[in-house]
Amino acid sequence: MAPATATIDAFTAIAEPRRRDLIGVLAEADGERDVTWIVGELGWPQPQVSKHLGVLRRVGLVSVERRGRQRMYSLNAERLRPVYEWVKAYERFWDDHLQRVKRRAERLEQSRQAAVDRNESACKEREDDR
Amino acid sequence: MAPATATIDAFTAIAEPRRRDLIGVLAEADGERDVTWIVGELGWPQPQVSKHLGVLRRVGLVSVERRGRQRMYSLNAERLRPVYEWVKAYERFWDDHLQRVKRRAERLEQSRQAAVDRNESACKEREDDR
DNA sequence: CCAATATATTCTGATATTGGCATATGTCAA
DNA sequence: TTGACATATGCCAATATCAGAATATATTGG
Repeated sequence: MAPATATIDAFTAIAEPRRRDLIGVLAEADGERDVTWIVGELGWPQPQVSKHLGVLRRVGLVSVERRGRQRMYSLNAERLRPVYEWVKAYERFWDDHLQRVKRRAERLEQSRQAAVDRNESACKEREDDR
Repeated sequence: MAPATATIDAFTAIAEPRRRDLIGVLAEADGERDVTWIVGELGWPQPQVSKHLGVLRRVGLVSVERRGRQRMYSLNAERLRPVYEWVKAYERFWDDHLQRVKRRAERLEQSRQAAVDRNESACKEREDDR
């Protein structure tokens, strides 16, 4: 069978390095830019730029507006949010601050558990007393 | 021509939803797990699991250790960091807090510029005095 | 050594993706 | 209207990807 995705979501859209470049220049531009400007900025063949812009448009990462014979593209970076949220869930694996927090939480949990254990053995002793 | 990527980096590895699932169960497990356990957890055919694990291993997102006739896989989530860093650069596009910070910075910059302008006109007046 | 278990690899068919080139479409300006 | 400009689209060839089924490889226990 074939790849089931068909470039439908942001994850597949940003998998392509050139599309990340494209997003990058649009973010720097911080506004609308026409295709010719992007072509000049990146130095790629115009059809390639149009095609990658098409993919980004299909997943909602950019929007277009006709202006005369030009098409003004602008970034919809909010569409990157699902990617951000997904990967953020793994932040704790490298973020030192979070690791310290986690370790402290674990220590707390340990002492809590120890307290519970002490309590349990106390109960057990009382049980034994009966 | 062909796709230039060839599943070399984390971006392409996580583009596939099933591989994100795989990463998810390994993260929950928080340690080493053998293939059979993963197969049971996800309910996919074993070869498919092995193949996706192979991709993740090639990009360094998981590591393997042989243990008897089993292979223990564990997550190397730090390899997600480049993805995190890349997408984090766009956080300001949806994070309300950051947007407020940005707007405040812009206001400050405006008043600073206004002050400079006032100073410049003052200098100009002095110049005119001569 | 043999059988069972655990996992990887190979092969195949269907589909997707990308870049390059040529060309179509749409819009303005003289 | 005609021509120049801006952009999209269509087609092609090469390659990549994925799932599925079959099979190979390695390890352990008897």
